[in-house]
Amino acid sequence: MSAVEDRRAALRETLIDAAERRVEADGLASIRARDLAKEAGCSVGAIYNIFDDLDALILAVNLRTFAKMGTEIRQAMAEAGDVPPAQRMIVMANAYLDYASAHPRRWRTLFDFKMSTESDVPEWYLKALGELFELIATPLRELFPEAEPERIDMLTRGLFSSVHGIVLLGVESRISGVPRARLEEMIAFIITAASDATLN
Amino acid sequence: MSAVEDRRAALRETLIDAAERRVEADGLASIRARDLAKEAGCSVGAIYNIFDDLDALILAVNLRTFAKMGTEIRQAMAEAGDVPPAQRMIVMANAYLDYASAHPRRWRTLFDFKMSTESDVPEWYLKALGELFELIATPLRELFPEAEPERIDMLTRGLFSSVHGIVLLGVESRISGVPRARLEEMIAFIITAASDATLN
DNA sequence: CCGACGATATGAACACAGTTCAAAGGAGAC
DNA sequence: GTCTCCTTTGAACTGTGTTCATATCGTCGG
Repeated sequence: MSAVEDRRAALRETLIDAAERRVEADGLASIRARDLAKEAGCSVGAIYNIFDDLDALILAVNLRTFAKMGTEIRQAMAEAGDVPPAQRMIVMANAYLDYASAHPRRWRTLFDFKMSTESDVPEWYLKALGELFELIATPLRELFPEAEPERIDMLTRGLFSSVHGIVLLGVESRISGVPRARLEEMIAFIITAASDATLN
Repeated sequence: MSAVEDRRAALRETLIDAAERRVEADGLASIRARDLAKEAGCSVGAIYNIFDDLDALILAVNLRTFAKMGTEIRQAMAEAGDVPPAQRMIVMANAYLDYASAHPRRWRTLFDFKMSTESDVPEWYLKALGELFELIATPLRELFPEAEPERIDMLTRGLFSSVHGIVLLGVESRISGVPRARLEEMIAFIITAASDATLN
């Protein structure tokens, strides 16, 4: 733990903080090496001493976003207390919607970010997504105790994707004006419909 | 219809053709003014005589994509013949999935394109989306003849968003390996569940 | 304390985008 | 033929991310 490492670790945090603020305020496009360096009080080159490139920095911001979103979702579920599985999924989905509409630019950045070479999706990204999926799989297993794991996985991804799609539509087109209540209705409808379905 | 106008119209087509080929082959990022000019056999400046900026050109490509996708979806529905409404929606959704997986980069470009100033979403964009929605609303009205228009609208957007989300997940993560059959299963499940649901 | 050397940080310079605009080119009128 | 006005051109400008020769710093032997 040399002084050098400390300094670098501190700068690393400072840079992520600055990038986070910028993403929150103005979105991914406002991340510029020179501005970031100025805001963090370092040289442009310093950024590249710490991160391979700006994408790596954005990935770091996204990691934080994932963590915060996960925390909020878990908290919402905890607050909801002991409710039936379908209801629990609705609470989760609404928490997801809440996060996305409270931090639209941050949330967009999660997905805007181009997985440049499609092969090298960082494994922590998949891990974070996996944890999110597990939150959905649990109530699904309660709802469909007979279903084999593959089936549960399919349902999990399908429901996540569906809710994600609805949130996407909602966040994109704040202007096109789908009111918040409608989005919650859609979510509740889809989840309820899925929960009430009989597996073939 | 002067010679100038003819020339410009021809170049316009040539440019959109070139951009289309590039999007199809390498995605949005491969649209570069200089390359495009070379491919179309014109100067860089000429592009700006015809389009306000490259975004306008990409929008023109997207318009074509919308049209082609619409055609394929309608065709799939025509081929399916006279089937019950839920089945019709499944055919439609699968045609959507087909298009997206056959032309992933083109399809991505539809959504990657940043509506720069979020207010000025071109009205034809909304119109094209509206037509797509109408295709969904029709079977929904058959399924739920009692539902008021607002309700139908909500269901339409919700289902479209859900299917879109599933397709998005599928196309994004060709690598993460959700097999095609699974995606079709998810789609069928969601649509069937929604169709069988009772509106509160 | 000094000096020297390897590690580290710096920011000017580079590569490469989109976009502009002064200048060249060309079509038509007389 | 030449004058005028519109069109077209591509070098130049702006603004990115990224690099790398150079300067600076920290450490340690003398």
